[in-house]
Amino acid sequence: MISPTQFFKCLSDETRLRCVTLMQKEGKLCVCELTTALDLSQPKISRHLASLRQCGLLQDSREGQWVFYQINPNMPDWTGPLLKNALQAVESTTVFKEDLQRLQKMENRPEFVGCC
Amino acid sequence: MISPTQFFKCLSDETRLRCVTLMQKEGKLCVCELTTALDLSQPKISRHLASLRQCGLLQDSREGQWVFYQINPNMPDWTGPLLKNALQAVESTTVFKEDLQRLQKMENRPEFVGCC
DNA sequence: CGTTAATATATGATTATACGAATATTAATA
DNA sequence: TATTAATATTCGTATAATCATATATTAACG
Repeated sequence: MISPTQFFKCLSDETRLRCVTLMQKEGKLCVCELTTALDLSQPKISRHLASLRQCGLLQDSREGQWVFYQINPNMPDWTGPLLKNALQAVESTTVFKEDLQRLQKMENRPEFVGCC
Repeated sequence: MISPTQFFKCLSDETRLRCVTLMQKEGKLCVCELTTALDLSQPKISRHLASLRQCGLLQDSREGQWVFYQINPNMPDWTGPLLKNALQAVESTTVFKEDLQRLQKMENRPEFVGCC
């Protein structure tokens, strides 16, 4: 189970915080969406997502060629309010607004269709 | 002004998180109280307090031979809920309960008397 | 003054993080 | 099967964080 210290370490890197915040707001996102939204290299995004998954903060689910990430719904209770407040703290920043814009402008976004 | 990333970095180290949580709960504390409560070396505590002060998270006030630290009351609004939730997340842990016990058992605790 | 208690800082070693670049893996599709 | 798109990982390196130890500073007090 993730510790408070470890939880804050997850959010202490700008790339990771932007990814988590985007997923908090938008739900499931795949690596290429995050790469586009944050305008960063694919290996960089992928490495941070892997570390967040190892901490248990994220879940991944492969959907054909895409791998979707989302906030792990089975996190301990105390993380819920913290994530909500983190989102509120971040979403008003310029950087995050730009992330969101790039994501919304992105063409050919893969859709998560689940098991149908 | 402190950024969300920087704020989380402050809380991402166990020593710092324990200090901040104790001050959140107990108000002003001096270095020797924190050293006793956390059972760690004085230079280690002092260095972490200095870094928290540099980030703006803490304020210090010298009172004779003692230096008291407290959560900076002039932090940006978005930090309030996060600090409150952090406290709630930490105070149930074994480590923090022990910190609190050592603090309460401490003899000859200096009292902050302010300007009188 | 000289001493002592409280706190801060410097130093050097160690460890951890983050990165770009290159490469590997996986799955879809021609 | 060959190729391509999406994602993951490895490697070497650079930077930052943390630590223990030693020492400096500051204030109180005899």
